[in-house]
Amino acid sequence: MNIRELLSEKVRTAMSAAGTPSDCQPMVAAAKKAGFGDYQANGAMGAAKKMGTNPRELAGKIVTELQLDDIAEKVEIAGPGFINIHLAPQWLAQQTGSAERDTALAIRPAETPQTIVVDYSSPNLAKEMHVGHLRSSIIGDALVRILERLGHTVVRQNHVGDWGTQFGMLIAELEEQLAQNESATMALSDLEVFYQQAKAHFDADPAFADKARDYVVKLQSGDEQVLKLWRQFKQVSLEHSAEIYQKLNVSLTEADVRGESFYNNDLAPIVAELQEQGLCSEDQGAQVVFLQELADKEGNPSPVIVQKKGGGFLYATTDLAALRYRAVDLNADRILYFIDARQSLHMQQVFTLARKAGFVSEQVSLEHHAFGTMMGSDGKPFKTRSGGTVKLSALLDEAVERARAVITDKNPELADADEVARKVGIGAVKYADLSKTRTNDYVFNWDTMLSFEGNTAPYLQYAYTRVQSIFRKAGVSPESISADIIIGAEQEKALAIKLLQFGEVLAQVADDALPHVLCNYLYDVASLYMRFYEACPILKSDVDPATRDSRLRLCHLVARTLATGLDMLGIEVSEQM
RNA sequence: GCGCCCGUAGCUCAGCUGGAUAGAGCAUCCGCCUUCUAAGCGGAUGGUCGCAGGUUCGAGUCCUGCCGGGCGCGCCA
Repeated sequence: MNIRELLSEKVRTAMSAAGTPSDCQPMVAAAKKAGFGDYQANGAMGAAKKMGTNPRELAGKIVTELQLDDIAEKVEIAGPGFINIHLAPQWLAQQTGSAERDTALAIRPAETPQTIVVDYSSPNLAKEMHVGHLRSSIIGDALVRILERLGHTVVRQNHVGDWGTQFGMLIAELEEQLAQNESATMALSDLEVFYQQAKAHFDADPAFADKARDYVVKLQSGDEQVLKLWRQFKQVSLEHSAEIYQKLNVSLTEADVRGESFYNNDLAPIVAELQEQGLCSEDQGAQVVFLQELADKEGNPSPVIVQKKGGGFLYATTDLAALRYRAVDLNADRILYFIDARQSLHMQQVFTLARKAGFVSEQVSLEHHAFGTMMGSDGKPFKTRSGGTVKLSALLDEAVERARAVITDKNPELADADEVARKVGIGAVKYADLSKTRTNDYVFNWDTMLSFEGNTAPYLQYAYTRVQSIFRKAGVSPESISADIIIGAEQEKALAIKLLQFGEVLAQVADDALPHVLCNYLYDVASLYMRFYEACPILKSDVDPATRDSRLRLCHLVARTLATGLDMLGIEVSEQM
């Protein structure tokens, strides 16, 4: 069900019949304001301009041709030529009724299912995950869930940092600690501490530093002994990540890991191909591509180094290899990157070069969905009081603790308080991030996200429990109700229309990769439900059975919409809180 | 210097392909619980949409310039 598309088709047909040029759009959108109907078509004004006729008269013609049958109860022309459509309650009742019975909530799957590769999270395995990885992980995961729900084949790619010079030092340190009868898991129980130990060791002991450098070379030349240590390190670090993902309810697993090392054997061939195609040339000893496509005003091309003067490769090379793997081997139609906005130029270079070199065909959509920095309340990048990076694990623990405190305060009798606190705390952190426009920097604030008021996860979770509470009280299962839905009160109508927009919202979120649009939608659903809840009694003794059953079915659709929507954001609900 | 992003109510933020009187939440103030969870609902206050031009029936939205903030710009990733 997609009201907007349905009406667009109807209006488009009417416009053709009224003689508008074929390139004129019906411009159908949900009404901006109460009093302007439920949906409005603004295409008449643009069309009239092209035709050189009076917009109001044209709107009148379109309306005469418009055949909405039982969809609308009233269509009126307002202002310079707005066509306001008032949907018919009976039609809404019928539509919500079938949505409520539909296991897919009347969400139509994508017309052409695609293979979509999503690159997200991608932490550096040398260190513990910190708040810098939060946004990529949760925004990427939300999109992955949404795209899958719409019927696309989604391939998750966790491009972890598991290669590079720092690993020589880390492996050398690991070897020494293993020699002292430490197990790898033990030695690496705190990656942050381990990294500092290795660094201190490196700085203080020249012999160790030499060994570290030697290990980098051995690692790159495939020395089995060193590789074994590297694998051990990588394994323990991945287990740390897996723990975080589980805590965060992020759907990445070890099967989704394609780290930098995965592309090692592709790097030299990539550079060779660029050379063969005459795309790169030697400059100050390095292999450099100059992209005229990204030149500045003066015509200076944008340089991309694909191989250092010592022969080593850089992340641009690795990203090119990954891009080719995703386009060719994974056969992607779309490749999405959820990476910090600071990488914008780099991503643009890599995309441009990959196409130019023919690693990725024109049909494949390459999308860098950038996001801003997470800021503290002081407006500066989020740090600990002492100025260090905040470990993700600690942040999530604090979220759960804070949620636990609020729950204990509000509802001391609650069973499963620990479980609820976990869902609320984690949900609050994720939602606070997801609900803001991705591209902007975002201010992290415990009080706002856990205030349980306004556009927050707890408000939505609470709305869900309120619905569930009704069913507990009523003692009926939603599936057993057979009565028709009746749309009478204005609160019922507003709620019904909103519920029917779920599909169109999801389609937009999938196209633009903007999860905050889904958040705003769910908040609207919850708000409209709260109003409905206040205005429309359900289980009160003076409510007749038909009305009661109708409202119960609406409640059920609300609950499923909220639960499904939140699930797509990676946020869990509870039956009580 | 060049490039990208941002500037909307006291605060945090929406505002979709240009559309009607720019919307929420928080905070402040006023109402509403013997009746389905008041973690709620209703109402009020609060705006030169950074500034100045331009495009047009119409600009928060598009174009240009400026001011202010963030980030990036050949051998880290």
